[in-house]
Amino acid sequence: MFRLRFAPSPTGYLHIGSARTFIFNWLFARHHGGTMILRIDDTDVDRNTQTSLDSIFDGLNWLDLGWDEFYRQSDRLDRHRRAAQVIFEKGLAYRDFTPAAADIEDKSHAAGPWLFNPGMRELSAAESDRRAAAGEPFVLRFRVPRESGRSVSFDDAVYGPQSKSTADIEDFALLRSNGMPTYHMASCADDADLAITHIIRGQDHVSNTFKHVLIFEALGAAAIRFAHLPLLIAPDGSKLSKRKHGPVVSVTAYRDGGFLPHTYVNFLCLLGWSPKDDREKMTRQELVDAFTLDGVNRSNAVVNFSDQDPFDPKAVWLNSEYLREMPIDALAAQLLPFARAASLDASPEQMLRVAPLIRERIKLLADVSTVADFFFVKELAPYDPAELIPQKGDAAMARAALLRASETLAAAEFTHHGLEEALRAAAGELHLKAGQMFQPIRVAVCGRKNAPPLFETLEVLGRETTLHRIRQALDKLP
RNA sequence: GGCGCUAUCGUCUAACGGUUAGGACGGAGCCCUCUCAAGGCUUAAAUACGGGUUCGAUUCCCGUUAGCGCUACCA
Repeated sequence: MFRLRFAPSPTGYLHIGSARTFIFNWLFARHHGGTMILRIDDTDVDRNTQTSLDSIFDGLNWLDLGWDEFYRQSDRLDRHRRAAQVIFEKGLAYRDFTPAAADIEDKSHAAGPWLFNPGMRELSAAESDRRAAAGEPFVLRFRVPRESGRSVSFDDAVYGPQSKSTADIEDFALLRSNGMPTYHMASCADDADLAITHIIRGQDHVSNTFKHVLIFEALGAAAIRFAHLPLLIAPDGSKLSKRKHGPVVSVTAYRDGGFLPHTYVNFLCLLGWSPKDDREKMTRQELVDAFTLDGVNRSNAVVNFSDQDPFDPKAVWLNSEYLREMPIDALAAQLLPFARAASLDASPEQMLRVAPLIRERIKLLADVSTVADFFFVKELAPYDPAELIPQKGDAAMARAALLRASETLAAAEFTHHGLEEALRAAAGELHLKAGQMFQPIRVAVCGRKNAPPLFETLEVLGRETTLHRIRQALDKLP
């Protein structure tokens, strides 16, 4: 039985790359009928915040994939310390009494790599015990077996065989001087304890993995399979950061921008993975069925956003595809909060009638505010009266069309068929082309040239509003 | 600096060593049409560079270049 985990640390918002890591873990677990575990890696007490914990849950809940088991590392600190103690007792770790402030200088910009602090590895057990007993603070470091000249290796499910000489691995910390476990210690102790079988995480962890293999060995843990994922990067090749690239790097920005959760999941799957058969738009079940680690790519993928377009065009396209196949009542329900957020006074009943008219004209749920606003406002925003003038026409033509429309619409049956018949006949009598007749009416009732088809629009708007707006338009005309 | 990873259209990607290097998004054009969309059709656009290996390299090897990651008592 496979056991997967996603282990974010609550030190920031839920990043788009983390979301993809979660999704790939989830997909892999579901594909194999395994267990998905959510573990909050909150060992860095100074940097943890409730806000970021909330952001993680907000994001994950929105994705709507769920998980099977939940843990928090802060509840398991004693286990981590016990594991560190086991390693220490085996002689595979040692106390380093070097003050924290000192190493910063030594390590940065050094000619070669920093491997360990001088004099600490070879401290005798008696001396080490004496200083510890005297209350001198220390860091517990892993004693990387460098003397044997061996190397550490593992077989990555994505990148293939990986190996690193122990001569290039520093004596990393297991326990901080305040007694708190480090990420390496806590993560490995929990992975072993929770019987994780596969660790799927970002490629930025490959060099950590050598250290982790060492810890698992020291712990006598069962073998764990590793799979590293290519990173998600910005169009300029740099890594995605909120400071540099804005809110688009966080999952909630997509939610707030009006993406459907599944769009986001589907889109993220396409970054760094492919089913190899040209399919792109896939249902959740299709993704579960198709997902394999073999399909994971090795090179970093660009999330293609820009200042003009905060969202990747492919994600936007996918969203419009999913929007278009949604049942109207579901779509209307999703649209409602976005309309209200834009302070449009929309009732569920109205939205139900408007939704079919805008379904093929919106790409994001939030577009409702710019595409359907005129259905919900009492008074139209001011518009340029020149818009009322049809192609190859003049103000007089617009006036004639609107005047005639008023008369016609006062009597016409307000159904698609009735409206079309009446207005086309009116156009014929005025010797106007259909477009020349319809444009002034469209602008009069919508306040702009580009809008949903006229008859359906009038039908939803109703006779009263339609006539009122046409009267207003006539007043605007010179 | 050290260690490691990566390199196919603008972007995401496909291609047992043999293809006119395929698909998608986005772009351009045409058609449809009451506007806008949607839809249909067409089109431009890529194997980073240099060496090998091979009858034959996008594919395998080496080098160069570029990008990225790691190099904490962060995760």
